[in-house]
Amino acid sequence: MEKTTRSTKARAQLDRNAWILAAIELLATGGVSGLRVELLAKHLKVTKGSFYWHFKDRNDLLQAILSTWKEGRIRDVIKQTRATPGNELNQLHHVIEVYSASRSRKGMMIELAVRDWARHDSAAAAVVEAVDTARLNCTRTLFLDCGLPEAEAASRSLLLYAYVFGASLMFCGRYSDDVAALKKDIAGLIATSASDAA
Amino acid sequence: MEKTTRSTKARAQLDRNAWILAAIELLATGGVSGLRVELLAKHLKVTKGSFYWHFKDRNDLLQAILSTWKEGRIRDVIKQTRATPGNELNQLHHVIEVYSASRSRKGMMIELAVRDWARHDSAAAAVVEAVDTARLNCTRTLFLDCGLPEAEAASRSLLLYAYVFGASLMFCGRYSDDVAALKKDIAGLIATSASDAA
DNA sequence: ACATTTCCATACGGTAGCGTATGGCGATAT
DNA sequence: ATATCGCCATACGCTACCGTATGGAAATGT
Repeated sequence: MEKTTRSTKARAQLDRNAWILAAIELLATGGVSGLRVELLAKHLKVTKGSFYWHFKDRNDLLQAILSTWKEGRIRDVIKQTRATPGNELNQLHHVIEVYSASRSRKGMMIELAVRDWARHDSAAAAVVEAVDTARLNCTRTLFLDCGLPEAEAASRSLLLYAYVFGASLMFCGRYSDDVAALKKDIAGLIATSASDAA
Repeated sequence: MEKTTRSTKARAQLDRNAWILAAIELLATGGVSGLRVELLAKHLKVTKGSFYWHFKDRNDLLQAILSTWKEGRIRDVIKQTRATPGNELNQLHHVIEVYSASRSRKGMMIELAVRDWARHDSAAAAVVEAVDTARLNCTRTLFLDCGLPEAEAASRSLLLYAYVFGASLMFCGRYSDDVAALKKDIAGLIATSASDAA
C-alpha cells in the first residue's frame, strides 16, 4: 500500500518530469545541440530504453522543455514584479539584481541556451517571444507606477532586459569587482531617473 | 602566362580564405554545431577532399575563423569610432545604429553565433573578450570626449554594447515600427544625457 | 497464484559526420 | 616530353547518434 518505493531506494522511478528537469540541466551546459538522448540517459544512470518509454522521440522532449521553461519564467516574472504600492522603484532594482547572471548563473545559462535555440527553431522563438512579452509588460507596469509616461516606461523596460541579457552575453565567465561596480552604476542609469520623473 | 584560369571558368581555385569566408556564412546560419566540413564542402561545390588539403582538421578551420573574426571586428570598431573633435555625440549615435541588428543582420548573426560558441569553448571566449575590450575602450573614449567622468564613461560603454547585443537577442526575427521607435528612444537614454554633462 | 501493467535493458539497423588513404587531372617546371 | 606539384574526387573505417523491437523484472490488479 506504499505509494512508491521511494523510501527503500531513494531513487524509485523516473517520471516524465524528472527527465525534463535533467534535460534542462544538460541544455544549460551544452545547448540544444548537446542535448542528446543517450547522453541524457547516461546522466540519469539509465539507458535510452527508458527515454523512449516516456517520450515519443527527441522532439517530444524538446517541446516539453519549451513548455516547462515558458510557464516557469512567466510565473517567476509575475512573482518578482509584484510590488507593494510606493515600493515600485526598489522592486525594479530588485528585478535587475535577480535577473542578473551573477545571481543565478544556471538560470542565465538556460536562458541563453533557449534564446540561441530560438534563432534556429520557430517553436522556441514563439516561446521566447511569449516570455519576453510577459516580462516587458510586468516591468512596464512598474515603471508606469513610478510615474513615467507610457512611451518611456516601454523604452526603459526593453532597455532593462536587453541590458541584462546582453551583459551576461559579454561576461559569461568572469566576474571582477570592476564589473560589479559598473553593473550597479548601470542599474542606476536604467531605473534611477525613474525617480526624477516621480 | 595567364596568372590563373579565373577568366575562363570564373571559379578558378579555392584558397584558404575562401573556405574561411564561406565557413563564417555557415556559422551565421547554423552556429558552430551546424558548421560541418562535409556540408561546407557541398556549399562550395567541392568535396571534403579539398578541405583536408587546405586545413589540418575541423579545429584548424575553427581557429582560423576566430582569428579572422577577431581582427575584422577590432578593425571595424576602430573605424566606426573615429570622430572629428566636437562630433563625438553624433558618432556615438552612429555606433549604436551601426551595431544594431537591423543594419547588419548577417553581422549580428555571426556575432551571436560566436558568443554562443564562447560559452563552451575557451579559445572563442578569449577572442570575444579581446573584441569586447577593444570596443569598450573605443566607446569609452568617445564618452570621455563628450565630457563625462571616467566612471560614467565606462558604465555607459558597457550599457551600450550590452543593450545592442541583448536587443538582438530579444528581437532576432521580427522588426516592427514599434520596436524601431523604442530603439531610437533607448539610444537617447544611453547617449543623450552625455550632452547634459557637456 | 496468475495475469497484466510499468518501467527499463539489450540488441539491431540506419544515418551523419570526422579523418585518412589513395588516385587522378591539369598546370607548371626542366 | 616527362616529371613534379597543386588541388580535388573517391573510397574506406570509425564513432556518435536516432529510433525500433523485443525481452525481462518488479510492481500491481484480480
